[in-house]
Amino acid sequence: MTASPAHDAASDAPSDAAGRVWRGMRVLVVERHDRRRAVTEATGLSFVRVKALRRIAAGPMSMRELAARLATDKPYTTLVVDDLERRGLIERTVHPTDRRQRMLAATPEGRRLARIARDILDDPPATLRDLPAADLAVLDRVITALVDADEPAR
Amino acid sequence: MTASPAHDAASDAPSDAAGRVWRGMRVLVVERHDRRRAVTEATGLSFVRVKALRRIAAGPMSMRELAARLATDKPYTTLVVDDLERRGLIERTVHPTDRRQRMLAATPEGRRLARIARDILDDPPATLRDLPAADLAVLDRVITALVDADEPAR
DNA sequence: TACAATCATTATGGTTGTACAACCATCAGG
DNA sequence: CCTGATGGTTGTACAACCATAATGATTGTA
Repeated sequence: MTASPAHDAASDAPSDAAGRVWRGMRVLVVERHDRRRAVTEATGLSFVRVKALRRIAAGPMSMRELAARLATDKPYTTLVVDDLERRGLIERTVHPTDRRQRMLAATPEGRRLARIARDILDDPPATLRDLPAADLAVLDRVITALVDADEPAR
Repeated sequence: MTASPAHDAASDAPSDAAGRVWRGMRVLVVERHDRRRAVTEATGLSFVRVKALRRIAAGPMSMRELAARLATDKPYTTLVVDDLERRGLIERTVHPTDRRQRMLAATPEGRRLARIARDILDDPPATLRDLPAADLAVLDRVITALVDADEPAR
């Protein structure tokens, strides 16, 4: 799996900047600004359903692909998709060339809810927005590079 | 709640660096490097239990305080703590001066598991560790400031 | 055409997370 | 001592999550 974290932080380095940065990012994202509750309230959907909907709204895909992206198994994906379809947020159509596959696509209403979720999740904290322009520029460059660097396993 | 995210990103600014940074951080933390599965497998505990255990291992506290930190209600906290105690990972003792309160403290084995979880969660991705020292230094300074800035509601 | 492989669904069951109401024990103040 | 407030627990109920096994439909291929 990951590198070699088996040793105590104290013995790691005189000053482990990477560790501090990572811990800080995690604290900000998953502790201070966990918006899951807000999103489920705003959309009336459980959070996995929101994740599924956002994936589908980002572009049509098959059940198989959605299951992979949600890191769940097929049967549970079927369950989630059933619910989204029942609510009129997505549509299932058969794949044009392979009739085993179902292509999933968001309806206008589905896209609307996905947008609501996105607005809540992607809204940067005020403290971040208020950063000096120079700092923000560096963050922008470095984080963007990071995201590009460790590609989604594809 | 949060600020005013009601408008479309397009109408927001010619170049919304803060938004890009925040999205990037979220992608890294909750999509590319979500270690929850790894942690539950390594510890044999569900993720809330791990969160509870880590809180307690960080320093003794009452049920009330733990419930607040986990953002759950008292009854569920009791359930979680019961389980951790049954597994010998924590101990309940009565508060020295207020016998209504139970003070929660981690056992050596509990601290061991908490350490395992921490090592997995706090291990920075290789791409971050491999950043140029100058970039890393800036990130370190800015992120640390950010964490200090938007204080935990206390 | 038969056969293995793939995509999805159905059926089923278990665990986990969450909320609410009612309760007991203890404390602090009059 | 009462009495109200606080800290925890019990009991109950339900929704959400996730896995496993079995089935049906379709594909491509030997």
